[in-house]
Amino acid sequence: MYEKQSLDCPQSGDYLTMLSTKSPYDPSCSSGYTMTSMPNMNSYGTMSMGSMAMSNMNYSPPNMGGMPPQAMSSMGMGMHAASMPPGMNSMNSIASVNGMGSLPPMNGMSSPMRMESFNRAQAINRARDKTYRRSYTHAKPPYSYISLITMAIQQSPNKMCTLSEIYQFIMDLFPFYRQNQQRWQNSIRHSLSFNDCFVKVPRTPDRPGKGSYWALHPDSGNMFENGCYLRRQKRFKCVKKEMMRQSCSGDDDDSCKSPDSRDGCSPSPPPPPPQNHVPSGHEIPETKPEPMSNEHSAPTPVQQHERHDMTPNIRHMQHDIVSQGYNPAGHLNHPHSFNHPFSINSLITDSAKMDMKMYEMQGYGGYNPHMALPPMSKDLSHMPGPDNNGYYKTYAPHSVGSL
DNA sequence: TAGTGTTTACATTTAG
DNA sequence: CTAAATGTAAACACTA
Repeated sequence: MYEKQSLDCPQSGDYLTMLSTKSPYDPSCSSGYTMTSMPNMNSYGTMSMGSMAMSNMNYSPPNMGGMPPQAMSSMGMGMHAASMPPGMNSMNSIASVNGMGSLPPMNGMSSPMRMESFNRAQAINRARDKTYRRSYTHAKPPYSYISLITMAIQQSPNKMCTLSEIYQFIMDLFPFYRQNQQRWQNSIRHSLSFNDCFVKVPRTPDRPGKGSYWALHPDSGNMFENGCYLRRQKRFKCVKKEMMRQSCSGDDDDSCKSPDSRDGCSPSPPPPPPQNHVPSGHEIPETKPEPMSNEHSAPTPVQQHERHDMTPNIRHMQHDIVSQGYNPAGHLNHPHSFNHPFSINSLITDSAKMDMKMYEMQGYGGYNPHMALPPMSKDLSHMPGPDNNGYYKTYAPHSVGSL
């Protein structure tokens, strides 16, 4: 029993207002919206704008209402709303720049101090938002569930989340998902199970609780290298598992139930030859992917003591995730996850940087979307952008400009 | 018992 | 147009 229309076709606004094409999700909803018809640009569409601004103009006016469409496009507003530009890599920037009324629970957001500034920022944003963006905050984000899950995982210090943390992250970030929870949460669970790019990391006895942790498969780094966070060009598949699935269809063989979750897995390109065995389906032994230069994260129990109970294979798995999946700087090492501005690699890298910056910014007493970035945030030249390398214009034809 | 995880089926949307 | 990716629903099993 769901009110289908209200979920599928939010009348209040649309993220894809800058698109001249159909909404990838709800064409019936978005096709009528154009840049010019929008009273302001405070839909989620500003996400791209805001973050691009952050990475290229050092300033991102949250209210683009007065800005003529031409100006927008000249600034890169032709970009697909679903394409997360480098600055966008910070989940913070999504929430705050767009004034969605809340900031995501970054890095666990567990300390009282953090919560305090979080709430303060929330309150400030809410008050500010009232005036001009109310009607656009509850539109469906243009991100696929896979993207949302990826975001949630990436924003966590340990690069893994429980299911409920993923739920919470999404709801904090996108008000749209505060409703019809049963529906989309089912989809989230389905996505987690169905997609090989997500791996289950069992809890350790010292971290009891319900459900496992979910992490990104180390080789899934280039899932979105086409720049389109809305839809991957190719699903990340563990071919070994795929083969298992095929060969085991209608087969009760136990070996079929323990596919390798790491080896033999590959995104689009052909996979490397299988190497090791690993417990089960999605499951990998709990590991501690190197947190990305993140001083906020306290060492976990897993970090604190060696896991001597691991089999060599399991150890290899953990080594894979930690040192192969992520380099010491916390960046994906995957050969495909080069520094494309829209790659997951970028997402991870810059997200971490931005996380920290945003926290520092919140030290001002809450993030003010109207203020210029603080000095330390201004040097974003390391972030790729249209002005830096022309990426947006020449790359990711599926996501940028061409849509 | 509620939350979590898996799986199947089918619809919709998009890329090639 | 087709295949693939994605979204949704639902049934079922498992577990804290």
